[in-house]
Amino acid sequence: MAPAAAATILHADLDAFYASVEQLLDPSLRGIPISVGGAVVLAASYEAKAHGVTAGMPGWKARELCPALRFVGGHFRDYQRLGDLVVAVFRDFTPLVERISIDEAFLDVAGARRLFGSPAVIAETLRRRVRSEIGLPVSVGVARTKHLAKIASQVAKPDGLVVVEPDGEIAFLRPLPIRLMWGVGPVTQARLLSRGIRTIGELADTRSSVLHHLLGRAAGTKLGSLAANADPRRIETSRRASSVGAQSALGRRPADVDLLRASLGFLADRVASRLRAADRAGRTVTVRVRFPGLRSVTRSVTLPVAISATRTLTEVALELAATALADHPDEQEITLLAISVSNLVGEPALQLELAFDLGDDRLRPGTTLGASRWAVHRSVDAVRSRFGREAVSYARTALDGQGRVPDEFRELAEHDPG
DNA sequence: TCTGGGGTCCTAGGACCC
DNA sequence: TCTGGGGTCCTAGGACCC
Repeated sequence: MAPAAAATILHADLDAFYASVEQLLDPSLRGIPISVGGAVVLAASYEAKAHGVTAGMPGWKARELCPALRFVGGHFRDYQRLGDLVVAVFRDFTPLVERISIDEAFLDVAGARRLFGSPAVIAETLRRRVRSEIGLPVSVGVARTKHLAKIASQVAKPDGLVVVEPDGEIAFLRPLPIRLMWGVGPVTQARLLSRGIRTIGELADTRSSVLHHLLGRAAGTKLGSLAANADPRRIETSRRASSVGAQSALGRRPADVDLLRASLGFLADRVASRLRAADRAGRTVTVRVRFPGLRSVTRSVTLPVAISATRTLTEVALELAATALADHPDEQEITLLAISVSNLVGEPALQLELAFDLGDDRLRPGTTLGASRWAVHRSVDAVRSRFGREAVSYARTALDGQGRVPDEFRELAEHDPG
């Protein structure tokens, strides 16, 4: 049934990216187990992975598994710089590059074959160039669809190339563990395992009614069709974010007003300035509060108009956080605060926000306080872009001993590939 | 001694409209 | 005059991705 298309989609994935960069920058780190990040492992070198250390693991657990583990500080600006250099190499082969994170991209090289050779040849050339010109190992999967290419690059790791020809797809997929599929995380994996489903082949053989019952309608349908090897997604060279957010882990702190004001002010400032920089604004504000034990709750509100002003966002966020805390009177401490703005509109209709203000606890149209606020924020943004973020800081947002995470890391995580 | 910061998508129930 | 179906939006929570 599937149209006889050629395998022209590449998925390129830099191996243990942050750790590889550290080993590139400091030769004394090569060949030894290292972790980037201390409290949480952001990336582990392959020498560390051999001991079972994985990204996302708490630092103390990683040390337990690998006592010789070296913890190294992150050179976040270098990650961004080198990641950009790698993508520039990709663009030498085709403009059809979809960057999905700092260290990962899809390419469609269908139109590049006459110039550069078969997709397999292109993949080898690309790997060689990234290695020789930048110094980093990259694994590549080549296949007819994005899903297959992504799985192929996982199989290729570390530092390898796997090509899946169209007539070999089923044989390639069937024996692989379900965990390699896009969308199968720990929970889904456990649910499927409980039914004895271990491989993609076994998943493909499972009746769709069983999958719906096990995973819900959409997830069941999606996984079923992926396992059956149907994936219509195309390369998207640009995509606009549909939400903008920021969060801060706090350790265990009493949930008092000062902490809320300082933290939410800081977060609202980050979110709102990013919105304004992108000429966007959003109607829905969501606040997440996390309590000890990783229990978290969210409260959200959809406003009649889209906002992008720091003060307005701060006040809405404070209201929402207060609601969340009021609903959980037994919780004395919080461990994280987050703000997210969604329901975004492009070119924000500024006049609307100008005619809009937050009263004591109720939204009320009719005042123009927003106008001066907006003007203030605009000039603050301008000063910062010229002199750097530290040049101006909102009185309320000067955090005491907080904001542990460097701004460079936050910016890296935004992964806005221009 | 339960961990970072940035996202996407889905579900389920309820409100509301036609 | 308590009965139908469909659609959209909103809210809270959860799984998953890098």
